[in-house]
Amino acid sequence: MAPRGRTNPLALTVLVLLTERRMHPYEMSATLRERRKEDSIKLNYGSLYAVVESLQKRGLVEATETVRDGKRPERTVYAITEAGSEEMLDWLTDLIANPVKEYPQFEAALSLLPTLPPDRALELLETRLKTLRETDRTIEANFRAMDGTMPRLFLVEAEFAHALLRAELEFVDKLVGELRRGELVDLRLWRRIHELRRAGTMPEDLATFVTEEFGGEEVRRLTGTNEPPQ
Amino acid sequence: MAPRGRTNPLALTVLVLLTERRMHPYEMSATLRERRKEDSIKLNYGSLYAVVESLQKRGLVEATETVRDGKRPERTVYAITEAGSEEMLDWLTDLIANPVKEYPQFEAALSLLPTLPPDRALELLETRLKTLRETDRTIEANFRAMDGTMPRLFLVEAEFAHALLRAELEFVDKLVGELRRGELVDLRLWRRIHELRRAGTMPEDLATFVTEEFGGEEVRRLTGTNEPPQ
DNA sequence: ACTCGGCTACTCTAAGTCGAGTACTTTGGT
DNA sequence: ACCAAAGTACTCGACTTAGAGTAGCCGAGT
Repeated sequence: MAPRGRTNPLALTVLVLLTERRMHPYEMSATLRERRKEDSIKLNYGSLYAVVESLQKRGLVEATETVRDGKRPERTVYAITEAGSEEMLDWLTDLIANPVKEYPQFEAALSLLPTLPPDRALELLETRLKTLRETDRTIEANFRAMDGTMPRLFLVEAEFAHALLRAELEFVDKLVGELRRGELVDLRLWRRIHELRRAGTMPEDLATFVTEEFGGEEVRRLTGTNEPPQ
Repeated sequence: MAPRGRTNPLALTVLVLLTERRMHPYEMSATLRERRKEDSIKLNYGSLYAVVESLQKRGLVEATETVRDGKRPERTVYAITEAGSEEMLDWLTDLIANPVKEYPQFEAALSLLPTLPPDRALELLETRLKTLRETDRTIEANFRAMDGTMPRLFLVEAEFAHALLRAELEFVDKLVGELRRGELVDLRLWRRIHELRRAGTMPEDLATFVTEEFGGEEVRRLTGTNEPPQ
């Protein structure tokens, strides 16, 4: 379904901006800054110019004029094409209607969490929790300050980001609580693995110990203590 | 703080894997598949080999031997270095302790939502909601099926992903509800903009109309109906 | 009158990323 | 004994991206 080249949402943003009026790239970036969209759409100059060029190659935008002002660099003004309008609608439709799997860094980090000793992990999660709470307060203050001055229609994305933040905050809070009270079912397993590792146990032997003490094929397969294949 | 080259979490994953035992790249990918980590860590071959090479250049891993088995391609076995172990701990620590701002595609899409007419937007959001509900059911079924067979310690990242999904689901559900019942404060504004646009009003004139009817500097600045600078 | 920082408007390069392609091998069925 | 399908272990090239660099311009202070 998705044509190749629907990687960077910045390209979609460019198409949307050009739907309003013709612009040169730097003007696009200024407009996005002005509208506070840099919080929800990642923008940097390198990408912007590359993305516009690639849209041009694909015939979705076209250069209409280049203006030179004194000895400043040229500004190339772009306009959207018919094909560009179609692609814009199609892409935006797809992004709204169909969830895509993404890979937040923290999710990756959590999947590597057993690598750290449990006490260290708890410490770090507590630090994160503190930062998350601060950010939450800041965001809520911002919302209150904005209230009334800007139609909610243009704040939907910020409300979404806030909802995700709250979810993360509550998740980490719960996890920290469980760890602190020793409720996480496998705290014993976790501690044991690190004790053995600190004592210099080799991976293969670790596998044996852990399997004996806790049983279960799954534990062996998932602690990275399985023998190398072959 | 963060050394350049802490972009792809796959590199961190490689370091973690090599902490357990030496491996060749393909074996890393097989191990990650076996442990179901491909759901939380984006993996593809091209990146994997590139990432290992870059770690080698930075002195964080080293090639220990290359084995040839019949006429198959060579396998180069890598081991982690002292510097690699340090970098691994430091990086993982940083990822857990410090939240980083990320840019989900849906957040970008939401910030462009006013581009679509409100009825169309509602339709698309309803489609998304349906898909999200299905995914939610599937995930919950998976958790029930897994229950007991795998220590919760190794499912934390999946629980996190699930928490984020629920948050998105509830957000979209609420948004859909508000739109359906016409409660979103600015529905009138939203409809008016698209009415005028359909009628062929030019951006500059649109600005005038909208400002007259709804007032407020903010509306003008944010609907993309401001005059081009200069 | 001068200069200093900040804005405008890009440009360049090194690095990273993706996904298809390749070329062998093993396994399982008939 | 033979074939197809799945698995192993990479390789390649085209495309993206990040972020620093640059060069002129403009206004505010000293």
